[in-house]
Order: sequence, then structure tokens, then C-alpha cells
Amino acid sequence: MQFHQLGYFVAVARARHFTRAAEETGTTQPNLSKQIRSLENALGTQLFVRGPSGVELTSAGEALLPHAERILIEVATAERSVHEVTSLRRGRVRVGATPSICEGLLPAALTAFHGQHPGIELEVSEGSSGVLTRDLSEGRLDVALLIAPLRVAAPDLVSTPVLRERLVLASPADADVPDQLRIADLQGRPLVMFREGYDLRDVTRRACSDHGFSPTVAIEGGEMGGVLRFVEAGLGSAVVPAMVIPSRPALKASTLGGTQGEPPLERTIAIVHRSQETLPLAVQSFVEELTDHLRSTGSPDLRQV
Amino acid sequence: MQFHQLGYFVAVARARHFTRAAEETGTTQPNLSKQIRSLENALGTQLFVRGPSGVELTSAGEALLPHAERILIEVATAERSVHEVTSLRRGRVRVGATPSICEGLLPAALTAFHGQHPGIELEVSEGSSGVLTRDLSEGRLDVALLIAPLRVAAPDLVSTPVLRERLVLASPADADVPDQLRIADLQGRPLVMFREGYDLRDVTRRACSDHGFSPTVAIEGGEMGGVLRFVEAGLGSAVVPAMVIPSRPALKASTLGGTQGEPPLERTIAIVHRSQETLPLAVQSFVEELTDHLRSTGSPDLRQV
DNA sequence: CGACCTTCATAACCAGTAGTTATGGAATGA
DNA sequence: TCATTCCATAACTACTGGTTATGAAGGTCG
Repeated sequence: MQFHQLGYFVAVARARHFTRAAEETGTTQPNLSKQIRSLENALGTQLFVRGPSGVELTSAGEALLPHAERILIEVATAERSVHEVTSLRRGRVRVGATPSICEGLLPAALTAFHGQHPGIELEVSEGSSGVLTRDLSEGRLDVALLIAPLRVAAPDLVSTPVLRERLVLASPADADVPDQLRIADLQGRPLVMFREGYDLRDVTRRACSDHGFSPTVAIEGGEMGGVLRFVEAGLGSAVVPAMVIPSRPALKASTLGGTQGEPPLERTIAIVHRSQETLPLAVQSFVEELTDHLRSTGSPDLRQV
Repeated sequence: MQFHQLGYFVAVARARHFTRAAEETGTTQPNLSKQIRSLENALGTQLFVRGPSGVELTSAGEALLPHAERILIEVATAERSVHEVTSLRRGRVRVGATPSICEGLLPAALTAFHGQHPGIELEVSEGSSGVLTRDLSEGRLDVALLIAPLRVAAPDLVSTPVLRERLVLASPADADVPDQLRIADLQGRPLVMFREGYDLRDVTRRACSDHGFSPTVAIEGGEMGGVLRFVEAGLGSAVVPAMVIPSRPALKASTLGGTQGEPPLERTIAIVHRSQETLPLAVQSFVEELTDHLRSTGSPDLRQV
């Protein structure tokens, strides 16, 4: 039994007429005769009673007809369904990002993509770069915005740096903190530290140890929101992405580095995903548009790579 | 897109392995590769990500898989459905019969057939030969047990006489009626007549007119049950099939004809159906078994033809 | 009653393809 | 590094979907 034979069968059953059905299905009458006969052989029974004045369905034909129609519909549905996926009308992208990116860059990017491809589900996971990297490798995420370079080895992942983000020292707006600091100026200054897992925690500790001292920890273990609240409350300062400051009037930012030949304190944001061919088209498209979107997002605190 | 390709696709999707799927589906691995590729071309998208350690579904493949499985199931269902019809496991036979046959011969025949083919629905219509003949011609019935010869012309019907049924004069058991009568003896005898449409009405009138007189009508217009009740009540006698008498102890039967060279009054029961090839197999089978059944039903009052 | 028409079946043929065997190339694992 | 595994490719065969041309069987109309 073959699909096209079912199509022919339905056509003949509806037209009750081989010649007309042949025209409607765009084939020739002899072929139709042969194909129907072949179908009848495959099923082991007559489907039509041929008469010179039209044809009639046998009871076997009547039994087959509704099934044949359903099969044809289902085939069309299957094709459309596949086409929807490939044409980005449906699908799912699981996006991971660090907390600060989730609050800063990601929403606008997601909004833009969703506007273009409303049929594609977007699932966001917030986490540290390490966790997200593992999620990517093991297939729980499709793409992530992380801090580069990756700490854990991940040979199957492709990492594309897109932005360099300025880090600043956040302090209470009324605090007596200079607008410009060198890294070394952090020594002895009470700092609010992120909890284990935040990239900013590691970046801060590394910057201090690179300059030969350990940070003075005022309080430890917070999420992004909590840390900023602690700073506002005057418990200390914190090293945070520059872009979180503008929306917090109770905070002031001091640049870190960028003077006297000392490089500014920055971190690199990269788009990371599994290597090529296994990527669903929806993900490929998302990665492309995310890259474009972020590359076109410039500001003094977000330098394109 | 082709049917067998969907089968291959599902096999590969389940095995995640071309070579194994080839074994399971009973083909060779190169063919499987080619067919899947052909399917992918037909759909315009990759379905699998081929890797040396097995294969993975693409998102398009994942979209296709449930549809493909449903289609395969539906095709199997269609085949089984057709096969059920041809193998008499399902179907419907619409049977017509005259009232006396419905009460006499038919029940045992239906019971026998139903025992052999319990999946086949049996629909019984009771009516006069004329009405049933029209119902047959116009497709509302599949087969009927009628009184032959047919009164109305019906070129598309096949009529097979199977039994000759003795007609007798039914009278009250205590009435003074001889056991044997000639047709001519009916003259002047009050008769209970069936309503218009009953074959027995026509048979009775014809028998009388053939002998040059009109019947004396005592009361008119009854169904089989009513007519017999009227006779029991002493309103008159009635010409009825011999086989209705035994179950009515209040009635006695007088033979009609069959003496002195006068032929016995009989009527011929025939199986009638539309001519051959358009007959559903269930009907063909029913006709065959009905014929066998009736042919083997002999009695003094029911002579085989 | 015969000529014509309609309708489906058959014959002969071509092209494309499902399926085969043999082989190659890439990645994995010992 | 070598053997193994696994999928892809090549070359070939057999079949079949599709074509045109023709035939056979029933109707229809003059």
C-alpha cells in the first residue's frame, strides 16, 4: 500500500468515476486503473465495482474510505508540522544567563526575538557560568550568555565573545568614595560579596589577589538584589556591573582601574552554545539574532568586542 | 514522502542507530541511509544528526515522530478494518421478509447465521413482497425472503426459489369443516381477509377468481395475528400458510387442492437480492447460508424446490 | 438495428527508485 | 597505532509509477 494510491482511491471514491478522478488528481486514467488495482491487490479485496456508468464502492471500499481520508489529513499535518519547525513558526529555545545579564541585557533581547518569532517558546534559566556551562554541555540548555573565558573545559561548546562590560564599585550615594579608584584602593575597604557561584565573586577575589591582597569582607552570600540593598544600607561597597547602577539612585559608582596604565576592570560576556550541526533551527536563529542585538548594544560601560 | 520511509524513520528514531534499525526493519543499512535521506529531501530538512556514536533527532525529526507513529498506526488500522469486512468479522445485512416468514422460517435462519458470524449486524424489515422488492431495488435492503414470482418487474434482482409452502384453510377447531377441500369449496364460505399488501390476500383472491368466483369476505384488513384471532373467534376461515397452524391449538387446518388432479394450493418462497458483484461479502455469505439453511428445512408443508 | 460515444482495462514502453553488494571514510576505543 | 564501529557512497538490478496508444463492453441516439 502506498500513499499516492490512497490519494487516488479517495479521488475515485469521491468522483465515482475513474476518468474524472484522473483529471482531478492530475494523472491519467490508465495509471489510475493500475494503481487502484495495485491497491486492491495489496489489500486482497476489490474496492470498487466497475460499471460502464460510473463505479461504486464495495463494502471493503467503504470501510477503507474514512481511514484513507484520515491518513491523508494526518500526512498533510505531519508535513505542515515539520515545516513549521523549520520555518521558525514553532520551537523552543532554552536560554541561560548569569543573574546580572538576566536583569540587564537579556530582557530586551528576548523581547526583540519574541516579537519576530512569537511561536517560539523561550525558557530562561538563571545561574552561574559554571552551572550554565554544564547545563549546556549536557543538553539542558540550548544557548547561554556567560562570562568568558569559561572556567571549566568544554570542548563541545562554541563561545563567541560579544561585549566587554565595565565593572564598578557600587557605594551608597552619600558615601565618601572617590569617583575613580585603582584596584589596590579596594584593600581594606569593606565589601559586600556575592554568594558562591556568582562570577562577580570570583572576579572580585581574583582582582584583589592579582594585586597582592585579600578583600575585606563586610557581609557575604547575597544574590544580586540583596547585595545592592546591603550597599544602599551602608554595610559596604560591592564590585558590580556598571549597568546596574543607573536604575539605583541610592548608589554611586566608582570606576575601577582605567588609569595610569592600569587596565579597567571588565568582564567579557560571551554567547555560548553547542557546536554547530545539532542545533535546532530555532536555536541557530536565536543565536544569530542575539549576537546581532548585543553587538549593536553599545554604551560607555558595554564595549563591543 | 513515502509510506515505507516513515516506517524506516520511526525505526531509526527508536533505535537511534541506522544499522540496528536496518536489521529490525529487515532491510540493509545503505538502503536505510538512502531512504532517510530521500525523506529528508522530500521534507526539505534534516531529520537526524548523524554521529559516529549513534544518531539524534533534530527538532524537525522530533516534530515528525509522533505524526509518523500515528500514521503507521492508522494505516495498520485501515488494513485491519478492510480485512475485517472481507473476513466477515464485521458488516451488516439488511434482511426483508413477509410477515408469515418473519414468524416462521426466518428466526431459526438468523440465529444460525448470527452464531457463525456474530460480528455481522442483522436488520430485519417486515413487509409485503411488493414493498420489499422495491426496497431491494433501491438499496434499502440487501436480501429478502419473498413470495415468488415477483409481481413487479425488477430486472436487477436475482430471485432463487427455495421452498414451496402449503397453504391451508384455517378454521376454528370446533367448526364443521372438512379436512380436505377443493378451491371451489371456498365459494360462499365466509373468509377473513388480510389487509391490502399481504401476499396471502392476493393469493386467495387469485385462487378464487381462477375458479370463477369471488370470495365471500367476512371481515377484512387484518395482520397475520389479527386474522388468526378472528378465525379463532369464529368469524370465518382464512387461507394461511400451513406452518402457522401447529402453534394454534384453537385452529384446525383443511388442505386446499391436492385432490382429484387439482394441484395443491401452494406458494413459492424465494431468496431475492441484487445481482452479483455489488453485493457486500457479508451479504453474499448470508445468502449462501440462508439458501443452505432453507434447502435443508423440509416438512410436509414445506417442500424443497 | 447499427453507428457512435463513453468508460474502464490492457499493452508496451520509459524513467525513476527501492533495494542489493561492495567499499570508503571518520570517529572511538583499546 | 590498529582494530572496530558506523554511516555514506557507488554501482547495479529489478520493479513500478507513469505515459501513450489501443481495445472491449455498455449505453445512446438517429
